Amino acid sequence: MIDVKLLSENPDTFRASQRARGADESLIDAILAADSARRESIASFEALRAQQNAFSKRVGAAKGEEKQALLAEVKELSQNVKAAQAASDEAAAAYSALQRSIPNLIMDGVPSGGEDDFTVVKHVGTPRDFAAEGFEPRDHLELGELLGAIDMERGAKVSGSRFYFLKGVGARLEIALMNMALDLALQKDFIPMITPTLVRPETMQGTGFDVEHDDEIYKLERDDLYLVGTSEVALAGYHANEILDLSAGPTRYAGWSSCYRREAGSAGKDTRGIIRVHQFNKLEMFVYCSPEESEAEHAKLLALEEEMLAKVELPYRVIDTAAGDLGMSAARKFDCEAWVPTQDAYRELTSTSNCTTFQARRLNIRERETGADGKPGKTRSVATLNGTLATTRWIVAILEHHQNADGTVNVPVALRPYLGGLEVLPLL
RNA sequence: GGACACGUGCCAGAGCGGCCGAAUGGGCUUCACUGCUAAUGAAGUGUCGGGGUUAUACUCGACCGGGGGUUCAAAUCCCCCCGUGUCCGCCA
Repeated sequence: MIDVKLLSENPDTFRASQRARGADESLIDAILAADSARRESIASFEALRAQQNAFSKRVGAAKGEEKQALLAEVKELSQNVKAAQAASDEAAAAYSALQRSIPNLIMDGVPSGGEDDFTVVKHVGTPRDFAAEGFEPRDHLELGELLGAIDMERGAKVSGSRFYFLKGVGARLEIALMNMALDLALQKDFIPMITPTLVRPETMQGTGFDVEHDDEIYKLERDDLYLVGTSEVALAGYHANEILDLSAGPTRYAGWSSCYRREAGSAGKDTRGIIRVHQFNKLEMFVYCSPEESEAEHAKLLALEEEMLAKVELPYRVIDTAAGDLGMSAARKFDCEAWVPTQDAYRELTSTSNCTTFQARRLNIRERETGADGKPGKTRSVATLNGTLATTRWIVAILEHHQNADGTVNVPVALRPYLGGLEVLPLL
């Protein structure tokens, strides 16, 4: 959630942010009003409570008739306190609901608008010219079947549409990819984690997902648990309600988990192959750091993603996502999109978000400031960031981009050690 | 799935319905003492929110796993939930 103190000091900045996102600007004035209503009701409740506390002390000390008299007097006061408390609770709830409904303040430079209004930061590498090479590229599913790597039909038989089996070199390729990503993360001092994939509603909500309305999320009704769409959720919840010591620098995790998405709104889109599926694996980076460090960390996460893309030798572009496409928690988001030959399009392989203090506020994750005297000072919210290091979807781009005319696929050099030295994925 | 027990501050651990934001011990910080370390002595040591201040100070309220309830008054009594432990059952 957003920092209302900051908002009350710079309401216009927040209005502009809302506008850029295509979100409701009137929420800004609504929350300012709710805040002052809340303060007022708290003040009157606490004044009454203080009176009651003073009375209670006297009741405890008194005896006999005096006590009876005091009791009679304080009884009415007690009713007033209850009413004032109820009013104050209500005002606080209204305020909190508003606070939770306002998305993160976007950063300077984030383009305004929706999904298509991103700006391209750069292009790296060149898409292969298959026409010049003299053959028509096969799509990843056709290749996957030729290699015995992907089995969609049986996926559907066992689990339904958008489920699949990775088999043989397909399974090995995914494990290789994940391991290569993990090694890169380890090299950069990320702490490896294998995370829960079922989480409680609080964890889901804390991370910025709306469990009530988001129909991307799988819910286990019977157990009141949710399947995560990314290990970001578990990694954000990991330090909930804690005060971290970040004095030695950011804490960085690399979470490996399966991810689950309902893809409810995407009927008919990407129905072929494993581009858009209900379940996939992902190696996710997650960072806790001080707010001042967040932009530099964001750049580092992006650089690591690019390092991975370089390792698998894919041409890609980096985009700065537009405000309306950021999601609730992010203040800025960069996606790396790889060239997918048979789609003649760039498709998202990684996504890294700077959530500044937004998630941390919801999850109550703080750090201890160092005072001017060098002693421990006050607490404040930390910043959180996340970014993709590898996912199942990478297989799509790797197969298609590195394919040969006969349907075999060259293994990127950096990936070979993870496939036992295999240089070419052979036909089945 | 069933039964019982437990959940208190950085840790351990006491706590009678009012005198409990909470004993005691340890840790940590500061000071004193000591040639250094150790030992010893003294003081301090939570979070959130309201008011107040340029900022402190100060002041008020809340917090003893979470949420409700009883009561003038709840760490203390009652209910629900969550977690932990032990035993039984069941399953991999």
